[in-house]
Amino acid sequence: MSLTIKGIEKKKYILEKATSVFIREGYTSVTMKDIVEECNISRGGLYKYYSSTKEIFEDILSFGKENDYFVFTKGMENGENAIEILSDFLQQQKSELLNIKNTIRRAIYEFFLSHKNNALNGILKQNYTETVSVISKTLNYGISRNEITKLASNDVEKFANHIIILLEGLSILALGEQISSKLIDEQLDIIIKDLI
Amino acid sequence: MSLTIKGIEKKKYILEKATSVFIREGYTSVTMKDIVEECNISRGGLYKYYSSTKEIFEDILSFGKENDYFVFTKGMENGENAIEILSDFLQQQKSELLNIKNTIRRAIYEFFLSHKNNALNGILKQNYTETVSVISKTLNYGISRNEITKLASNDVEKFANHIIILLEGLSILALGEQISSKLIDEQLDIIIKDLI
Amino acid sequence: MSLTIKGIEKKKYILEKATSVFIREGYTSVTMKDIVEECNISRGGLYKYYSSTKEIFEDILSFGKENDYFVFTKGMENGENAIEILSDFLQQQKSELLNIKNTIRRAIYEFFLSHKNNALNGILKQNYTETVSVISKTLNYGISRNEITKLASNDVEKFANHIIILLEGLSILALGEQISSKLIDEQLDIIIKDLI
Amino acid sequence: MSLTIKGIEKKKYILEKATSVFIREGYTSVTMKDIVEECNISRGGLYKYYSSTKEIFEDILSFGKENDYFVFTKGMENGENAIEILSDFLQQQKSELLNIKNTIRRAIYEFFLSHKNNALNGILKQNYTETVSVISKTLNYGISRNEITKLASNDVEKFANHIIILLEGLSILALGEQISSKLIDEQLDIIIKDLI
DNA sequence: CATGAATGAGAGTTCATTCAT
DNA sequence: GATGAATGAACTCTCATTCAT
Repeated sequence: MSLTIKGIEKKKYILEKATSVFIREGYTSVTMKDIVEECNISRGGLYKYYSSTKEIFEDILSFGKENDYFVFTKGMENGENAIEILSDFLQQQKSELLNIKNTIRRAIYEFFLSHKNNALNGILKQNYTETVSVISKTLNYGISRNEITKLASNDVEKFANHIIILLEGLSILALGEQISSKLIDEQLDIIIKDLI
Repeated sequence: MSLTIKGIEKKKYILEKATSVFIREGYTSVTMKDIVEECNISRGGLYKYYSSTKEIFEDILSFGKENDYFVFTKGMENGENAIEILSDFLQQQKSELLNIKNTIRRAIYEFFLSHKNNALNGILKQNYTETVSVISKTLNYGISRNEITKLASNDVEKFANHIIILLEGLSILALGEQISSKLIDEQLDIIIKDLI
Repeated sequence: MSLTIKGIEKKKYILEKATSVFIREGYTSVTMKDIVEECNISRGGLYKYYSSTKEIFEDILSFGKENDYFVFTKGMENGENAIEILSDFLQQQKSELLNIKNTIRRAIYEFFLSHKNNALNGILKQNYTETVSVISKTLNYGISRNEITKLASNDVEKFANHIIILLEGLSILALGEQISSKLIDEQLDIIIKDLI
Repeated sequence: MSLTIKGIEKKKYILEKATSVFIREGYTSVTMKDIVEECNISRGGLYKYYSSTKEIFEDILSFGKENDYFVFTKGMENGENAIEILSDFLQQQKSELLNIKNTIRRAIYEFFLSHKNNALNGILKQNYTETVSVISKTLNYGISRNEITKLASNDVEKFANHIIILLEGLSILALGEQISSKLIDEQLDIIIKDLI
């Protein structure tokens, strides 16, 4: 099925509406009916474009890869201090953690857990790899500028992983409402202190 | 409903069978029918004991609080080296991570994500708090014995949290099959190197 | 849910079919399945319009308030004899009593008895009040025309109640197959003889 | 199955408990489970004696034929005034009507309506016939003593029926909470005034 | 293309009834 | 006899999915 321009716009519209459903309800409990109702279109109308919530969700994920890396690339281009760049990134992550209820994060975890052999794993893995890569670059950038002193070149990738894994853990805590601004700060501090 | 001894054993039996279903299928997709079939009992028979998968799962969780802390308490009682105690604990966690497909872990995350205002949160939070507490004790124990040198007394609890949050993050990775023995080793190493 | 014209007709169709089920089976023993089968539609199809037999029955009742009072109003407009008007009404009631097996009457009683605090009580009470009112009017009409001689103006409403209560009692007897044409005639006679 | 004395007492016990369930819940919605629970016996234990609520209810009805006629027989034996005897009976009926919520009356109507071809019809019909008979006797007694003046001997049975049918109608009203002490008095008055 | 009525599969739940202990 | 666990039939209800208009 190749889509007309109108069709593409309708898809976008559906994804937008569906996103707000997923944010509100998570992934598993959402039905096609829920999305039909949120979109105010007909059942048949929705099925024209998507035939399951899974399909919709995968589309949301693949479109949703907005650039979180801007802070890094821009920072390095502008010759900013590496620690500052990282701190900015971590602050951005902190904001997200504190606001996690209003993001699609919970739905993503649900999706990811409920599909063992999932195609999306691809998307998430790729996302993970890219993040490791850009953090690694920034760490190397910091090392080369002598702003990061406590990290050996050999350990850069391990540490990039470390950062992301910690953030992943913090997300889980945040989703369980077991998190405070203070706790986040403390944990991010430990990261920074391992660098300088 | 107060149960006879036989009733209690039947409940145990149901929980056992249900556990294997949850390990195999996760949480959300499991139906009462699935459990009935695994148990080889009648629909009504199951409903005598449990009236939803949620109830069953909560019972599994509350019974399942096995003592993971033995390694700590035993180690400290025996006057072992703190770093060794922690390493043992982390090795134990590593085994679990590598074997995560055969544990109820995935189901727990699904459960936890799909019940926003859940009673179980209690169980998980308590579990979390206890783990922080026992790790903190061990860290203090190590500091007092000069086996842990790079950690200030003030930072003990933060670091205990750090360890658990990292393990949480590793679990998520493990569930996404994005983890290798090597990656785990590297991450646990970072933890240990922050101590000595 | 606002219905299309087609939807309204379908509702009518369902009510018709359901009515015949209720006439045949009474109220309490009727299931949604019974109605689905009578209608020759799918389960889901029925649930689109009604979600319980109670709802269906209430709709039947509220639609079913046909005008039994025509005999009175028409009679008075035409200046007929009051006793004749009443006799006509009572004959009409007699016919219904003798044919009660083929009416929804039994189901109504069942419904009414099985819902202690029911909304429908409203419908039945209103119906009762209206009937008292129209009979009272007719009695007054008869008194004013000197056709009814043995009833004081003060007692008009009491006697209107009397008539209806007697008819109610006759219905119960009729439902128990304890009634004959003769018995009805005798009882209605007693009513008439109290008037002239 | 012939019962031991113990068995007979157990049956009585079950009937007592079941009666209170039927008073509370009506007939149709009562399950064997309800009765088992009220009796605090085992399911099997109940089935030993009764195999359906219908059976239990029929037994309650046949045992329950207490003598409502005492007021008549005693009155006539004592040579009391016929009108007074009738008034006493009607007052007794009035009390029952006002207290109908705490009687098994509602359940009886439900039972009677839900079993088209019922064996119990026998019981109810017999009850009806007996009541007609005893009221007729009293009316005749009153006529012979010149206490009842407005009733021809020929009409005695018709009028006895009239009384019972009216009371039946009042019961229905009472079950619908559409009845007041005043309304009952007015209706019973009409009866009495037809006699003197 | 869009609509929404219609379908039917399948999950949940309750009880009458049986039967081993 | 008494018990209550176990069974399974029957019902309710919800959606994914289709299809005539």
